[in-house]
Amino acid sequence: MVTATRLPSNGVLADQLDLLADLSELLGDQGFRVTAYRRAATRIRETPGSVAEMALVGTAKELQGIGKTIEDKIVEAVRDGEMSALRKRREQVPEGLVAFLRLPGLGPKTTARIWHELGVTTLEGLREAAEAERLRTLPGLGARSEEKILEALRKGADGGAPRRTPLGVGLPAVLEAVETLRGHPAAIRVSEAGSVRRRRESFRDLDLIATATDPGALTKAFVQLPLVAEVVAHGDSKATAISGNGLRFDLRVVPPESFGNLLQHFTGSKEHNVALREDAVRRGFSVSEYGVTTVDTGEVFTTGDEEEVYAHLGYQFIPPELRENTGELEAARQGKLPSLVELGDLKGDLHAHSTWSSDGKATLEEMALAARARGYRYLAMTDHSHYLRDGRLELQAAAIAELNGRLAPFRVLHGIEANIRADGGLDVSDAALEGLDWVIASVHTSFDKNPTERILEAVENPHVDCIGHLTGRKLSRREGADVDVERVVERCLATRTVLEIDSQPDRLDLRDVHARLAGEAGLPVCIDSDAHSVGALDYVEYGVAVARRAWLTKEQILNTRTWAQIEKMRG
DNA sequence: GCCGTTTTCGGCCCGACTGTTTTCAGTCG
Repeated sequence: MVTATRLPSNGVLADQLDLLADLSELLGDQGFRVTAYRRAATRIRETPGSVAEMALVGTAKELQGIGKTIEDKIVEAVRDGEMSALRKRREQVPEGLVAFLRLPGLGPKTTARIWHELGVTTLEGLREAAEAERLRTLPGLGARSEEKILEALRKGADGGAPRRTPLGVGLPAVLEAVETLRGHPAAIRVSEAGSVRRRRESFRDLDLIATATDPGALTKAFVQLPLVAEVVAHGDSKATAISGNGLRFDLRVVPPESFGNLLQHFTGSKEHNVALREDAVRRGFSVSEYGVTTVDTGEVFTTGDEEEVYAHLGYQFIPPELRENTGELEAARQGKLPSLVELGDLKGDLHAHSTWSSDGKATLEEMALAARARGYRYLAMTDHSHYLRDGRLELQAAAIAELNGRLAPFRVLHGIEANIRADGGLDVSDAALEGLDWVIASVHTSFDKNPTERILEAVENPHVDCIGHLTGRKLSRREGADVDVERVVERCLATRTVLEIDSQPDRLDLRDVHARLAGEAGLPVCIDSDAHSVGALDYVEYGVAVARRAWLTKEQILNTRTWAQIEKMRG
């Protein structure tokens, strides 16, 4: 039996297919085959379980975009480390050429011509050819093209392409901008769009879309927002601005009669829109940002309401969070979309810290009062185990009991966040854990040291109720541990242990695809703030976004229940 | 190379922009 850890990861498989696509394109392969490789790569990246494992048992081809041929290629990659088609094409294409494709404006056609007709195969050679004005000898390339290539080379490959920023950095700013613009007298409708509307965990820029009685007045108000530090472009219907903290905002003002079509288009994702349009073509429609055309009659349907775009095409309304072409179109066609969990469904929070942890900013009482003010019925105080030794755990228990005496019926649960040590053991004794209401076990160190085995050991501990921030990732700072999520979910189900979506903006861990995997397996998930201060209780907004992107309903979220219901579930 | 509420063959999203061109190919999102 081959163990899962030896198989190529989904990322490795996807990278191979993307490279295969690049090389095939440079060799002039048929475009649709190239598209198929890229689609398969995207699909594999977004699949939570091991696609290599699926290919070995012949179920990878059940994934949308993967057929028999690509499944065979994946099996080859498992067996030989690399797909044979990839090896073959590597031999035919000079290694340096793929880097050309990363330069803005240079695509496969132009690159192939530079290669074949000028014999240029490295970035350095490309720079020399541009400086010697040899590129302009090719038909279709001129002086301006040489300039652009030189400029791109100076910036370096991918130069100037903004890096992805975590959702938590941009969402408050974009929502504030939306609110402010909505209050402007010229505004009719204003919405965020793009990946931030889908609540993707990170973004490149922040899109806003609006209708107005006076578009010029609204774009002017936009570039004068207090958060704007630099105006990149400013016209009547479009403006781009950079905020003080470097975020890029794009506003488009569009005609009211097609606001719905445009909002749908600019919300994306690209993959969702492409699939939607392909499906529409099969049904005799042509969809663009300007309207839905019935091909037979030429009749164009435009609408101010996005819901009507979906209705016109025969779909249930698809919440933005689901628009990633991962099954939402089929489900919406059949009217089987899940009713997604909402912020207001949460009845409590099962992961929070107080001043009993040295990094906590608020007292137990301050945290409890803030939770109660949010409308919660309970709050689990789960301070770090490290600070609760030498009798302090008992002292904290007494403090919580006293608090509960005053705050009832609100309930402060006495919990702990125990550390999963490098050897897999917990840093708290079973005896100490036994008296607690809620035990979270989390990995905080040695992320690369057998993370799956250590987590599984914690899962098997009968006192552990929840595994905290499963992979330990920090967005844009640290990759998460390479945890075998399927195995963890399987053992969690068997031991009635739950997984949390840690809502800290730089964690969001479980991430969306992992949370979806858990949900599909039937494992309850909790949405926790992991708050270290009163204000951080609000972070659950991000956790709810992750849960929605994971297709999770209220029923699948543990803390949409009362504490009594949770205790009953745990048996 | 994938896929099917017209199809197992013959299709495969749509439009804007750019640079080079007198009508378009390539690239991008």
